[in-house]
Amino acid sequence: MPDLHDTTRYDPTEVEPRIVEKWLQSGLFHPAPEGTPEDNYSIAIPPPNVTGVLHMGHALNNSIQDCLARYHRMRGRRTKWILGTDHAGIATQTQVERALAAEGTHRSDLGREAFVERVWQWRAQYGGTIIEQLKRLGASADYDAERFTFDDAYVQAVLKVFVSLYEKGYIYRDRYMVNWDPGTGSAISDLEVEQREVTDTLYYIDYPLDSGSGAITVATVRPETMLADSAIAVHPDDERYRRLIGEKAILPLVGRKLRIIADEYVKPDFGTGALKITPAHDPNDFEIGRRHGLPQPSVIGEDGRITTEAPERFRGMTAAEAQKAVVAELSEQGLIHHTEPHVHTVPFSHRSGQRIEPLISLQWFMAMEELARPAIEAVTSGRVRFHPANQAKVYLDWMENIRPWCISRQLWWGHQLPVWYRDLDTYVGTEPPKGEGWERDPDVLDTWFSSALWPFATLGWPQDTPELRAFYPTDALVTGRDIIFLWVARMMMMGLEFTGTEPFSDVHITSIIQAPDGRRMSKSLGTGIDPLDLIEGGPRPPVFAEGNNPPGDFPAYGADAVRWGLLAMSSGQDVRFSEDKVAQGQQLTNKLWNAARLILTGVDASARAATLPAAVEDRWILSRLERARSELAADIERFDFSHAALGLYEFVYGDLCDWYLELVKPRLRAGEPELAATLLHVLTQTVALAHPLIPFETEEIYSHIPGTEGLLAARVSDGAATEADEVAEAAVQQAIEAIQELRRWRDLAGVKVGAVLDARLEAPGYEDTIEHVSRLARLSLNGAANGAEPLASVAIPGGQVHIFAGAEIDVEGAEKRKAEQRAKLDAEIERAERKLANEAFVTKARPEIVQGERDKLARLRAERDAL
RNA sequence: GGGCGGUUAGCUCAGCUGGUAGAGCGCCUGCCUUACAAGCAGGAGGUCACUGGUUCGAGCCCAGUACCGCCCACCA
Repeated sequence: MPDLHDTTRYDPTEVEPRIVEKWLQSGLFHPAPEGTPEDNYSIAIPPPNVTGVLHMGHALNNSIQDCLARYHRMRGRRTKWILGTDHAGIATQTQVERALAAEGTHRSDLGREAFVERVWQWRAQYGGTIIEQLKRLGASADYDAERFTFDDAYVQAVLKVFVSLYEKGYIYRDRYMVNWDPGTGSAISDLEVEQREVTDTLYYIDYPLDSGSGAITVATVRPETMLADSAIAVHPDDERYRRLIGEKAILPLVGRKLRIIADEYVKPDFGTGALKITPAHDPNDFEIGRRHGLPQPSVIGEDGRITTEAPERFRGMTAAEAQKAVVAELSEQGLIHHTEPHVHTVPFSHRSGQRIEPLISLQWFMAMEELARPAIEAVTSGRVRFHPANQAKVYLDWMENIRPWCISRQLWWGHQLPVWYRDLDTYVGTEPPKGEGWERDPDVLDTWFSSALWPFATLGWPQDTPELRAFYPTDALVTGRDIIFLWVARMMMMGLEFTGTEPFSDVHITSIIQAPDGRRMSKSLGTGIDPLDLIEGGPRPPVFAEGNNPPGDFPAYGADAVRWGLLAMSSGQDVRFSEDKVAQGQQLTNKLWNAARLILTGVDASARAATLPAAVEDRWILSRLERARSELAADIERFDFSHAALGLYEFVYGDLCDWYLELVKPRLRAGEPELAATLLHVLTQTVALAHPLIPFETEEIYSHIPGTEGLLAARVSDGAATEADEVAEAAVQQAIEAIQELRRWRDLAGVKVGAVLDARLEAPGYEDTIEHVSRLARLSLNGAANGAEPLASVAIPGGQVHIFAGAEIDVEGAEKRKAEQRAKLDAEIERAERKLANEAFVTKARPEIVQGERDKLARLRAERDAL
């Protein structure tokens, strides 16, 4: 434990690891499953990928959750922060595949069983990383009940849900157009696809008419798919083509005859107004094909290569190779009318980054409309609230236009479908079917399918466990905008379907933290930082070395500073990362540390009085403390963490350190027992209210406060709120303003810092604070200059201070200051007069506003006259 | 194409139900004042993007414009 006398700087690197151990050993974060969900408080962490490492988004998100958890825990609620990781199908499988590739092997060499075994090993090796990082951040999660979306019990929950939804008819198998990701070799859902703008070549290709007279020209960016064309479509009202409807064209290179059909979908003003229809390789064409009963020849397979349905010379080529070959042949035959560059958006896989190959595939889907209905109602009814509220609209818009979800993935790492086939029979069940010859469907479920069960599957559902009874439904969900659809919406639907209740009542959507230059934080772009590098010191990427922050390593800011900085940065908006805010957090911790040192080394705790004293500044700080406490509570409860953080800073820096501690220093040196009691009380209360934001340092300070025992994290607020003392607040506020006015004057008048000036104060309302004003403004108010002519006068609230002697005074500077004050007062008086002379204002503004203006004018005039 | 958000001090951001613009950092000045020099005291610095409107009064409300960002969307 550090010696308070010597540690003039707060050292988080020494304190924080020690405090983590104390917390973990206390068992505080692992509550007994007792009580009711209404009385208890619970949060389910958005499970990080099992092999993931902490990034800035996690750091913010978990700082917020921890702030909530600690706040409610200290309010006396039994608090459980459900912790765990996600098996993250594609992401994890990709990592392991990459490792295999480095070893010169491939998952197909190992076989499924060995590969999955290998992934488990990988998880054993890397799965603990992010959990350890969360501990380092101070997250008060339930480490003793860590869950994994692949735990045995969790698997049972997933299977049960699948079977149940199948039996209800929501889950079904279909040959349908899917987003095929050649990178992962799997279908992916719409949500895992991102649209990117690319420039392609738009080929105008002549398809000779079967009649022999001329050709119809179509435009396409993917000529290779023409091998699978099954029609040409034109708009029914397009005069140019009306006569051709029903005729046939000959598909070049293939020779197949294509019907020319009419469909409203076709835009006459795009391209040539004639559209080649490739039902198997384009989502729109797929729909058109279904409308017109067209065949669906498929020429690009799931391996991304040309299939046997294409002419032999193209088979086995990749799509890109086929495109070249097709274009070459077409040019040779003079069928390429012309080409032009074409900018458009095309789908790419979120996971692999490869261009999506739309194709028809036999996959498992889930119908969502029925499930969405109650999930919509839960939000429109206000039972589930979004913070900020406008995010609800995003959720609702998506829910109201929800589409079927492709849930099967052609991967090995994941929840394998509980589906077996034998000849034409299909069996779906949580247990394998009896009898011989059944083969299990090799596909696994979309990771988000299992994530959707997170808030209740982690608590033991479908078993009726004590944990479920005590902590479900949870209270808040804290997550990023990017997974509102992927995760939040689906948890809502699954929670309502399987537990009959919303899985949480408040959804807080956090800011997205961008790099200082406004780009996304990303490791590959070099725009990301590891939060641990901020906490413990580490390399500062070039993009962060701007302005005040030189290149080189980050200092070890400590977890409290990082947490405070992130909270202060967060708003409803996207926000640029600001190292300055973290530095401000560090300043706060240092300030609080030194305030604690002053108090703890300055008071004689054994001599403290039993009652708190009634000096005006004592009543003032107690009132300010109560105000800070209630405002902080209100901010946290409305999920406004930046104001919570800044409010704490202002209280500690302003009220406590700049003023209260300065005001009581003489009494502190005098060893006043009543003051000792107040100081210890204020310090205790301050660390208690600050604890949810800066848990480490406050826990450490608390351990040094005489008379405290146990952990601050476990301390429950006694709820004895002090009432606001308006009188004391006004009196001290007035004194503060007077002191600042006098200091300002001294500075301009060139008065030496240490010089004590003979002066007389002429103003009401300073009876209780005059000692403070004289000391902090360095005045001697002993009336030594009776009858003398003042050298200068300084306006203070309610009156003035006459200065007589005591130091060299820069008369010119003083006069200048006085003139400034006069000018300022005159301007304010003029403004008030003008306002009050305005009849419209006097008659139409609210009476209290008008009266306030009159009062202000009177006060200003008095001050002006006195000057 | 649709939706959401932003534009306030050099930088990053606050500004509650409309009543004379704030913080941190940076900058300038003065102080090693026995809690903190990574500190303290003081100071300079804003036509609140633009144009109209409502109002006694607009950073705040309304309409439009211009940029910037994000999300959703099946135009070859």
